[in-house]
Amino acid sequence: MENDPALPSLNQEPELLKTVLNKEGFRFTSQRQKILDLFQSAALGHHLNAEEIHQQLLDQGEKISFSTIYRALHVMVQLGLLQELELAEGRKYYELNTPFMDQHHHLVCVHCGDVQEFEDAKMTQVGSSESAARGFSLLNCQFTVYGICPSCQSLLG
Amino acid sequence: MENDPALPSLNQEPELLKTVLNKEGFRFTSQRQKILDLFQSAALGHHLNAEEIHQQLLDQGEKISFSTIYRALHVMVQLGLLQELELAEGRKYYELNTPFMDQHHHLVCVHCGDVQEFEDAKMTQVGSSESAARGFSLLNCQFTVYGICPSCQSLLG
DNA sequence: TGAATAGCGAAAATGATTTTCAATAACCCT
DNA sequence: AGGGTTATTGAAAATCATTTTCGCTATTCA
Ligand SMILES: [Mn+2]
Ligand SMILES: [Mn+2]
Ligand SMILES: [Zn+2]
Ligand SMILES: [Zn+2]
Repeated sequence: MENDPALPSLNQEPELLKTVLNKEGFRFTSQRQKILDLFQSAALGHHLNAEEIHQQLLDQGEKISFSTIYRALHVMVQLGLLQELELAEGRKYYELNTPFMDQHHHLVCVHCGDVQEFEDAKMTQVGSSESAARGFSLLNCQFTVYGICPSCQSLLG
Repeated sequence: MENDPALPSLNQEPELLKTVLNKEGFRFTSQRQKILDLFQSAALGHHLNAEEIHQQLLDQGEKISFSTIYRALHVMVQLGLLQELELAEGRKYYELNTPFMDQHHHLVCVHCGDVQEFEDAKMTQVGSSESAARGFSLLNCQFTVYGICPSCQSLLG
C-alpha cells in the first residue's frame, strides 16, 4: 500500500526532519534527530516511553535531559510524526505515526505488560462513521484490548 | 437484554454492596456505599474522577479523604462493579461496569473534553477474536476515538 | 459482646511530567 | 561568513494525581 502523501515519510530523506520542523516554526536540533532515530531503528511493534528513550541514548553515549525528551515528544506528536499511546499504567508510550488507514491496535497483557499489535479495518470504519455521525472531525482511534497472555495464564494456574 | 448473572446488579438490592464486598473478604463501609451511590445517581454517560467524587460528596455534606476514595475505586474495579477509563489527560475516570456484551465506547473532543458514548458489536467481536487468536484471556476492550466536536470546530474556525 | 483486623483520615511520599531560568545554538538577514 | 534574535537546552525546582504510612476507629464474626 502507498504511503499517505500528507504524512511525511522520514525513513528515506535524512534531511526531512529539519524541513518538517522548520515549516512549523520549530528548529532542527541534534536531540530531536537522535530521538526520532531511536524510533526509526526500534523493532517493529516496540513502543517507547521517556524513560526508555533516556536510557537508550545514555547507552549509546548521548547525554540528554528528560525535559528535552518530553518537549521533543510533544513537538513530534504535534507534527504528526509520532503517535501517543495510553497502553497502561501511568506512563505514556510513543511510536512512529502511520497513515490513518493503516492504523493498528493493541492487545495488552495486564499481568506482564506484553503488547501485541493487530490491524482490522473495521476499527477505522467504526471510528469514521461514529465521528461523522456526530459531526466530529476525526483525529485518531485507539482500540486497546486488555487480557492475560498465554504464558501468564499458565503461571497463574 | 438480560443482565449477565455473573455481574452483580446493584441498582435494586440496597444490601447487595455488602454481600459483594464480604464475599471477597472486604468490609462494607458507609464511604464505599456513598461512592457507589454517586455512580448510580450520575447521569447516563457521565464519567467521574476522584476529584469530582470528592467534590460531590463535599457538596452533599459528606467529608471523605482522597485516600479513601482511591482505595474504594480500586476495590470496586477489582469486584467488577466499576470500570476504569483512560479517556485522556492524566487522570482516570470511572463508570458503572456493564456486562461485556453491552460494552460501549467513547468519542472524545480533545479540545473541550466532551465525551460521547456509542455501542457497536463489531468492537466486541474484534476484541474477542483477536484475543482468542493469540491465546489471551480477554478482560476488556476500550475503543476511544479522538476528534474535535462540532462546537469546537466552529470556535476554532 | 469482644478480639482481631480491615478501613479510615491526615499528612508525607512518590513518580511521571512540566516549568523555570540562565546559557547555548539554530535560523534568518545582511 | 558574521551577528542579532529567539527557540531550545539542561539542571533544578515545581506540579499534580495517586499511593503509602501510621495511629485510630469501626466492621466482622465467633
Ligand atoms: Mn503499536
Ligand atoms: Mn462510558
Ligand atoms: Zn503476560
Ligand atoms: Zn469540543
